[in-house]
Order: sequence, then structure tokens, then C-alpha cells
Amino acid sequence: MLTIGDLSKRTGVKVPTIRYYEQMGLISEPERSEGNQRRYSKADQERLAFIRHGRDLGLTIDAIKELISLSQHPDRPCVGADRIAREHLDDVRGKIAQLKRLEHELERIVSHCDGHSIEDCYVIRALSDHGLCEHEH
Amino acid sequence: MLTIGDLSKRTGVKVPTIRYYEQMGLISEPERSEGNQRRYSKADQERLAFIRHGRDLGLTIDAIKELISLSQHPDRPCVGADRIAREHLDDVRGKIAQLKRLEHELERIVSHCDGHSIEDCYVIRALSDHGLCEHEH
DNA sequence: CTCAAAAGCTCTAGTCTCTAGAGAAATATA
DNA sequence: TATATTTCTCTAGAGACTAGAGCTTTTGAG
Repeated sequence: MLTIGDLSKRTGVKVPTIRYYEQMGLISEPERSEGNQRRYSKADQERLAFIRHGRDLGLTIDAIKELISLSQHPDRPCVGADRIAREHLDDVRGKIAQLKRLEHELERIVSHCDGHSIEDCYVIRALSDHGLCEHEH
Repeated sequence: MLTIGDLSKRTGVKVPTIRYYEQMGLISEPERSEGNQRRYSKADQERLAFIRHGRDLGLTIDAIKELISLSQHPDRPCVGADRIAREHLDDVRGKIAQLKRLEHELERIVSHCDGHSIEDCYVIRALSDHGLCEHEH
């Protein structure tokens, strides 16, 4: 039986965040000590690690909820879980593409800057005038 | 003189968002019509385009505020503006790197999935067991 | 065994960047 | 002129936490 602090240390999820996940229904209400403090089992620890891992991968709380509910029906085909992961992958790829355009844009902006006065600062000019951009964004 | 709706159409910033920016001090309070409606000038439109552009590039409201205040002292050297852009570039590069690791991980997870039962679903297993990951994250 | 420190409890409110809705007033159009 | 659209203010909600107040329980040192 772990205290909430122990659980936090073992999973890397902060204490208030654990309570928040409980409130959001991601983890079930744990047992309590005589003095009403939360006491967690090994199973709780695994569940929380699962959630943490999903969040690290950028899944939303709702997506993780869905995965948990799927994982509780081990007989069903795993198409649902697959779909969630695939959708998320698409998402991630889209974000990468967007950030790369942005990187490009910022590189160009920064490379024009060499400490002259703001009047002709490329950063300011680039922000003011969309026409100076290479790509649409 | 533009109404808030016109300004919104021209800049692509939604009406409530324009009012929000005013509240946050990003744009100054505009003139009002007899009936107390906001009326914007061409200068307001440019300022808003500047903000929009910065937000598109992922700058925070605070960073944009800083840039605006810098741009109001055109005599000073533009080191500050340069710094903001550079810092942001570092940020963007970090995010790209992180997302790429994530893409990799998700690709691996998804490629193992082919519609079998959840019991051996790789998505679920990968989330449950960090050891299945290739990289730390 | 006692007593203070550390950790836990609940509850509320704040973060950031908007977005949505209610209900009233102003403006534009037929 | 009557109606439709837009705008006004104000409040609340989203997502995913984080921080703080004020109180109680547990732990560890003397």
C-alpha cells in the first residue's frame, strides 16, 4: 500500500495531479487509511503509469479514458485502440510539418538581424508584413 | 473606420478574440460610435495583423507585448527583438525534436496493430509497459 | 511516549488563450 | 418602418493542471 506521495515519486506524476485524475475519473477512488488518507495498490500504480505514458505521448485525457475502457474488454478486437493511435500519429505529423515551416520562417527572420536599430529590424518588419514570409501560415 | 466585424474579416481574428486582446492590453481601446460600438482605424488593423502573425508563429501574448513595446522605440537597437525571435526558434526546434521521437514511437506502436484482440494489442501494451519503448520520453 | 515536522486532507481559485452564451442595444437592409 | 444582423457587456467554460489556505493525520527523533 502506497501513500499518494510514494505513488507520485514512483510514477513521476505530481500529487495534486493524481487527485485531479481521480476527480476526472481516470483512476478509481482508492482505499483510505483510518485517518482518511489515500492508499494505493500496485494495480493503481500501473494504471497511473499507463496514464502518464499516454500523456507523455500527447494523448488527451479523453483519448486515454477511451483506451482504458477498451482495455477493460480484452475480448474485443483492438481496432479502437489502433484508431486512436493512428489518429494521434496523423496529428503529430501535422504538427511537425507546421513547426518546420515555422522554424524556417524564424531562421530567415533571425538571420537578417544584426543589432541595428528597430526601425529596420527584420523581426518587427516580418511580423508587420506578411508579404515578407516565404510560406503561407 | 471599421466595425469590429469588418476588422475580424480582414485580419482573420475572431470578434471575441479582438475584444480579449483589448482587455489584455495588446491593442489600445478604439474610438466608439455614438451608440458605443468600437470603430477601428487602419493603424488598428495593422497592429492586429502583427499580433495575429505573431500568434500564428506561436509567440506568446507576453512576447508579442514585448515586441510591440520595442517597436515603439524605433531608435533603440533591436537586440531585444532579435533575442525574442532566437529564443523562440530554440523552442520550436526543441518541440520538433520531441515530436519526432513521438512520431517514431507511435509508428512502431501502430505498425504492430492488425485487428487482433485487445489482450495482445500493442497500443495498450506499449502504454502499459514503458520497456517496450525505443527511446526515453 | 511525546511532540514537532512532514505529508496528507478538502476546497477554492488561478493559469493561458481563447470561445460560447445570455440578454440588451445599436445599426443596416428591405 | 419593421425586421434582421451586428454589437454591446458580462459571465462561465474549455483543458490540464497548479497553488494556496487552513486543517488533520502520520512519521520520526529525543
